[in-house]
Amino acid sequence: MSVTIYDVAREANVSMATVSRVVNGNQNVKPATRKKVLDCIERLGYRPNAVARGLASKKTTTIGVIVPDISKSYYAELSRGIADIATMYEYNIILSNSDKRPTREVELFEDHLGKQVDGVIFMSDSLSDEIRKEMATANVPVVLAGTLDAGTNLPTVNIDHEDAAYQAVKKLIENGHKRIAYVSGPLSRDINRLCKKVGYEKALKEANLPLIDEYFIETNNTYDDAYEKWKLIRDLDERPTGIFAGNDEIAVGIMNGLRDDGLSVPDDIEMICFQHTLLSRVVRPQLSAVVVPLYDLGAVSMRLLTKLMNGEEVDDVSVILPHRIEERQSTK
Amino acid sequence: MSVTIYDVAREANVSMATVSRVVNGNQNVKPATRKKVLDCIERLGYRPNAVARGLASKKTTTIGVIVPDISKSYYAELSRGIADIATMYEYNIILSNSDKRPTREVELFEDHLGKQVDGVIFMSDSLSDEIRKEMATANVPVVLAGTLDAGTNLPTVNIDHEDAAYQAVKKLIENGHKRIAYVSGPLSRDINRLCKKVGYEKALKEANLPLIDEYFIETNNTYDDAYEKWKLIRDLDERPTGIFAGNDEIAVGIMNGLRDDGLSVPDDIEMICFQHTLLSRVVRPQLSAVVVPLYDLGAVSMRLLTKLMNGEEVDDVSVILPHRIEERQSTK
DNA sequence: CTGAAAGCGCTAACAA
DNA sequence: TTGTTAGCGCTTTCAG
Repeated sequence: MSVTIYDVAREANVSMATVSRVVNGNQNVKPATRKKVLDCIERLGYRPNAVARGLASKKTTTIGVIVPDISKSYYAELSRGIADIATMYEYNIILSNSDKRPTREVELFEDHLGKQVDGVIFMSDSLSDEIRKEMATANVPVVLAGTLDAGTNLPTVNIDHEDAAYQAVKKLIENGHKRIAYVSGPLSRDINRLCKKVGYEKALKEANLPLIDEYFIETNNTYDDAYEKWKLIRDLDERPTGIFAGNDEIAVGIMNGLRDDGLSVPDDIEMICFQHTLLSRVVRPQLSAVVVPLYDLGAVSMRLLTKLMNGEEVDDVSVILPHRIEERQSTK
Repeated sequence: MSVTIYDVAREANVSMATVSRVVNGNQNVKPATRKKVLDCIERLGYRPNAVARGLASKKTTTIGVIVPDISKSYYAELSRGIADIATMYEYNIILSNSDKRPTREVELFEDHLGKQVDGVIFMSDSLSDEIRKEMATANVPVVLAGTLDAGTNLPTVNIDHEDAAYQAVKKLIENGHKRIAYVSGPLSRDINRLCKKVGYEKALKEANLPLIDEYFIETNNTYDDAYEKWKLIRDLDERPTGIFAGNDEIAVGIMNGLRDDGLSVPDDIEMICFQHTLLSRVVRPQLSAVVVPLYDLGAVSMRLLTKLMNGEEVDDVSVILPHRIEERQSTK
């Protein structure tokens, strides 16, 4: 079949142990021997079998990444950050989509463990008790990326979503708005319920503005749903004059609805949102937004995971990345 | 350490072969024995080691996916199609980004082979001789997804880009346009150079319209570049009245440039493009476009790969998926 | 600096 | 229906 370490050993007149040493860069090999072995490797086209290596060494240099849906640019961007750092540390990635279904998440997690991954990066809206238990009993490190750990004390990389939301809404308040709506993603996502919404409310309270139920709109995070939900706002007796949107796809849905009703941004209504995609910059008017460093979220998660996998001491397993607000055309 | 097939065998008072049989659903096991074994597996929390299994069986139920950049929604969507079918057939995916760099592509390909993947799905702009050679000598099947195989005869899944471009341009011609520009992605991408451009030219020729050099604009596929390149069109003595764009991101760049110069779509200029993302539907005016079935491209590629991996007879290894044009607001 | 040998956890003949 | 026994290709002591 294909050439093994044994073939190389025979060809080079050394033991397989020696071949193994040169392949693994072990220094205890006489240069002349090394060269001879290297030549044979080249000549025979030997390529180490990572599966055999994994079995013998109990390390696969592969990590698992469990993501809700890679086709969403939010996760795609984050995954790219993970992948680049993984490459840097010579890890491969097994990538699986969970669609946020708890049973599927558990299945995938166990599946990845079965494949003997050296670590896992996990993303989801919310952690079920089952997946928590899995993670707690797993024999490899797990890092949550852009995923709230409301409960246990798992390694996590995130931004301060509450503060970001607070700052965004505050911006609207500073611009003189008294009636500010929040068009949110699903509250089933911990970050929406426990962070962004709280930040929104905090900003209003601080400015002595009332919390109005009708000004809180939940969407399923899609453009189409947001476009429809705009009508709820439009039909209000006292329409808000500022809108804070959970992300840019929602914001564009709202903005298009609004425009199709003859209103304009920012003249009639000012908007600000979280930026997850290119959309914010590409639509007109361009959206003022909290820029979420998705790539970095992924990259830092992976970096953290490498430390954990190496058994390095990590001072703080919960890292918060900075965010910033970029003002564009949807606010004045 | 963790529990092995051997522990289960001992606990259940059977041989490891029997445990292996029940784990693998082999029917040659007495129901009573099966139950006993299953109980022990449950009780001990046994989880088969896929690495050991892979070494023994020479199958890893893992495939490699090499993609230029997963953060691009084009590839993310395609990958999701691959992933869903992979899940259906119980394969895992090792996903790597090549950034289209030929040396990197070769490295990744070899790396994946080293990990003993059972097959590879490959995406790129163009196939270098080196990667062709790798693929030809690989001992596992390879499928090209959305990637032109200009040369060899590798299994491929694609749409007919030439026809799609032809139809799109024809639409513009039918709407009465005589001066039609094509804003393309990089010509280093085979599909752009060998298919779309050819389709564009064919439509013009057929209508006896001249091929004008200035009406062909190459971009690097980004919004920003397209936005800049608009100026080239704007400054033409005889400005085109119809624009065919290589994808929606390019189209939006052009359209924003155009609008910032006080022109309007479709009144001053009609546009049509290839749709790769949500963008086409979300911008105003919505873009008329060739809808590219990215998800299906991925799904069908994976399905084809499963057949190849199973050694099934495949009548045609080059499959062409249908496309359709969706007319929206950027054409009349 | 090099080699021999014992696994890693499982599959797959082959026997029984 | 079940058990025995070779490996799969490599890493890793342990000797020398």
